[in-house]
Amino acid sequence: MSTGTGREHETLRLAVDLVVLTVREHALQVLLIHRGNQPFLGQPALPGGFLRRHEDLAGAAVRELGEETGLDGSMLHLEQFAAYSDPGRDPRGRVVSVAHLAIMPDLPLPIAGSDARDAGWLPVTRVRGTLAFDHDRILDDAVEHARARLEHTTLATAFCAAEFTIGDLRDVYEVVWGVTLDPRNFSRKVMHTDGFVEPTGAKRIPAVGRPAALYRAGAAIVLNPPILRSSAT
Amino acid sequence: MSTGTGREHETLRLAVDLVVLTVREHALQVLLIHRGNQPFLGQPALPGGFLRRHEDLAGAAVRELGEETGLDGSMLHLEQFAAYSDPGRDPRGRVVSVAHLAIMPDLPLPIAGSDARDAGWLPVTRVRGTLAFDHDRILDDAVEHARARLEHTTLATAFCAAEFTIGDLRDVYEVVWGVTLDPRNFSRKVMHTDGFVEPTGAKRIPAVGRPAALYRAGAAIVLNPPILRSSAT
DNA sequence: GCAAAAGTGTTCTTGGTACACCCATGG
DNA sequence: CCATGGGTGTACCAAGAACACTTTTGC
Repeated sequence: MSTGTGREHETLRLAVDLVVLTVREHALQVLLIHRGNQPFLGQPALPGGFLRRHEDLAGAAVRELGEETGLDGSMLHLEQFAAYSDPGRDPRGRVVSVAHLAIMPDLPLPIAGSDARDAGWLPVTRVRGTLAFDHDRILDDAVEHARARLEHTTLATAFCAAEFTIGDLRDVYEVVWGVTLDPRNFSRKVMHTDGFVEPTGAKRIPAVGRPAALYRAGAAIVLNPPILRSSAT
Repeated sequence: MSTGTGREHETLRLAVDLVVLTVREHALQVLLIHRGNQPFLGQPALPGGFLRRHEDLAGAAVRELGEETGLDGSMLHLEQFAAYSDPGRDPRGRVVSVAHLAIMPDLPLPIAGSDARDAGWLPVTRVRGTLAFDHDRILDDAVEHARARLEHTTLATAFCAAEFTIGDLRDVYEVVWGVTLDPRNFSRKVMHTDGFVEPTGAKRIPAVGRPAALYRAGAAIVLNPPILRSSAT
């Protein structure tokens, strides 16, 4: 961190890109905008934008999410997972982007800001190969990152509403991993992991079937023991 | 990635910082330089520097490593693990840094370049709290990242020379995790994991004791099954 | 009572741990 | 033949997988 060479780097701009994931209609879906400018006019792209002078990366991510989609980013799970720095990745000039993974429960999109009109959810399996810039690659990396995180952290609760059933949580694992899990063994695994979920005492009565106990996210962040993907049936 | 606001971001500079780790003298050691300029003059710091116009992050990391320490970065394991963007992290102005973890075998430092004179290895346990900028935090994050990587990837082989014994590999785990492992169970775990190591056929004759078979790194990158830290005695 | 989903108990299997034991070398 | 570290066999134990079975509701 000593030898900067003046004009060598002044034209570089730093961006954040957001991969906002949720589970909707039993599918893993990603929040995309449609580009209103060249390049890639009209193509779907990840929300994102440039870092401002007094902002850190997380701040920029939350701000851009609000501006482009109308979502309140202060409540969602947000973590950076990679930086993309290929000099040719943006035809407008040199842009390095720090990509962030954001996880949300399935909430209606508040069609608020002007930019937000073109924001919407799409299943990740349907958008592969269609995104602007290098966003296909970023999306792939994000999904793999999320899959790995489910094994070792309580990230799955970030996909759920404030109160959820063990079945809801299992759906998250099944949809994100693309597997089916044994409901009975999954139940026990979750409830025997300290701090993963805590009971609220309430129950949810479904249209048909036995009511399920409701839980909220526990205090734990890392799962010990982990819930490994090889546990799949 | 749409709303840049002109002068809002022109003064931002993008840096790479390197946390180069090795196992030396049965301790986890980090490669540090001594700063030759203000701020933090004379204090130890991580090697690093600013991204240039036609360079990607990995390229900048390798170049800076060569300039500041004389090491050939083309051979070592290199991966980015976090970006640091606190607006106040560098007193000289706005600098966002993408931190990289680099892993090397225990090789002599080629005291080559002019800047390299002050580069040297220090045990990570001895430098906590002494580094310039936010490099203490970056070092902590890097070490934790490396510890986690040992569980799930073949990163440990990057700490070893081209040919190594199972005992060498076990030393890496013991030193990085700060535990002791059962040599016999460790042996089996490594050799039953496809692609972790492959035998060279040669043996290393120690000063005393039975000769150990030599291995080189295998083709695998992810460990299946993982070698979990809870496996410690 | 029947369908559907939640949740429990139990067996089987697998992978980890501990450790007795044998192997190969130099002194 | 002893010290030292490399490596195998095996008994034990805990966690996961598979699955029969019970519970709780709406219709």
